[in-house]
Amino acid sequence: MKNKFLIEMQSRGYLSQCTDIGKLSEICNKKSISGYIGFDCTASSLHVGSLLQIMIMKLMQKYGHRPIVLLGGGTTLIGDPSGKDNTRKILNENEIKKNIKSIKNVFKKVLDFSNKKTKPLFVDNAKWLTKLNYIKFLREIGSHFTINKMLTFESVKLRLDREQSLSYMEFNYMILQAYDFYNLFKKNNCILQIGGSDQWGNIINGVDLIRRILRKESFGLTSPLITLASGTKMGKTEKGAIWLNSELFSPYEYWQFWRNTDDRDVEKFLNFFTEINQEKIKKLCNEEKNINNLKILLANKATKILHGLKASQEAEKTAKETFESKGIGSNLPVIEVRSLDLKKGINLLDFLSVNKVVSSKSEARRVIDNKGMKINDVLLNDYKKIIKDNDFKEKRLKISLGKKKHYLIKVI
RNA sequence: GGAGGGGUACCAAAGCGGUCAAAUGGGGCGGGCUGUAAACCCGUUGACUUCGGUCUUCGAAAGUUCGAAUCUUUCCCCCUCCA
Repeated sequence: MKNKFLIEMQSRGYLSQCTDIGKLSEICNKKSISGYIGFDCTASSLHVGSLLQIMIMKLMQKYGHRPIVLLGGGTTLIGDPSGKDNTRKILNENEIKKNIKSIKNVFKKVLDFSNKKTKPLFVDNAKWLTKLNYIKFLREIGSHFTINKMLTFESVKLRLDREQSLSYMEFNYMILQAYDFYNLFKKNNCILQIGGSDQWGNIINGVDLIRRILRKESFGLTSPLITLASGTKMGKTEKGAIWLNSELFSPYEYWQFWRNTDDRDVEKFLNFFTEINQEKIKKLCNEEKNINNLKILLANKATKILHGLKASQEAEKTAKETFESKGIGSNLPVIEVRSLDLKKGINLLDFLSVNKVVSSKSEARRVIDNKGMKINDVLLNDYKKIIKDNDFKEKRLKISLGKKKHYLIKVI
């Protein structure tokens, strides 16, 4: 393997499996290629779990290749059974369309659109999948798949072994994904599909299909499943996913997410989620005595990639103000109150639940009982607290929930 | 189509007439320790509350009972074995 792109893929840890790395390397050396990654559109935003794939696209661009972003408007109608215990909720077309629109924003921010040659191409597989004719499809595509083989795929086996049902609809997912690849190969000269390691089976199907029908070679490549030091899946805390869209997860929260990385994951993440030169990463990790500085670096760089330099700097500044000097960070989430309401006095519990700081008043009471609520850094004991004018300092009031969540209340 | 097993809170899983807002574990949240880390320890984990209680929740509906997650009936869903 001599191709620079693939070498960096490997050394950054993006590479898990490839159908034929030698040959792919040869081709990449000779010319610029197009490769696609498919994204699921079940939510209005992707979360950090998909970030690695996006970083791979950036890397493709760096080496002059063109990424194709496939937003699975069609396949999301079916639902990928890979890695899922249960059939997921089926969305309707309108929801999916909205999701696609919203998800696109992330790519627009992260990827480079200035270079014509590597400018990403957006495609939505609903465009071709929804138009398929069933009988024709079965004859042309379905005939190339055997049930015998399909049953051996991990995603299917897993479901069956665990005695969980797998609907016929979901069972077809892999064929549709294979068809996507075939379609992109034919129409866009896309010779590579990249995905997470759970996509290996689906990707192989596409490669096989292209070989069978067109007698041409295509390539599949997977990235490893990111495992955290704690053993949990990345970005999948049950309660709060780490969303990439800023409406769902603010730049400051995003920065905090990286700042709170487990010590043991820092070096890995620097390689995965920043574009810092690898030699430099190694050097930094060896030389830096205070790992917290590396976490800050990680947070800065990762936030910059997604939200831009300015947002990243603001987040860092706010973090400094809030954590280091215990002041009031200017970039904290702001909740506004009307001075008229303030004169009457605002019931804190109502205020907290109305503004979604907590999910219910009971929860707010609980947090206060557990000594988790502070107003301007003063521990609050009384949950019957009424907020009044004199709680404010210079028209501002900081409410802290636990050590890490802070809100700024402003009078308007 | 036949026989059997099952659906309990965010998840897993106990409970099988009152003492059940429901054991236990995981997860979440808060506190302690610390470095905004990990590990560990403690607390907490349906909603509302004038902190006395009140209201809703054990697949759905109806019923038996003073009283049901627990018993009965019907319905829905899932699984296993046989055909």
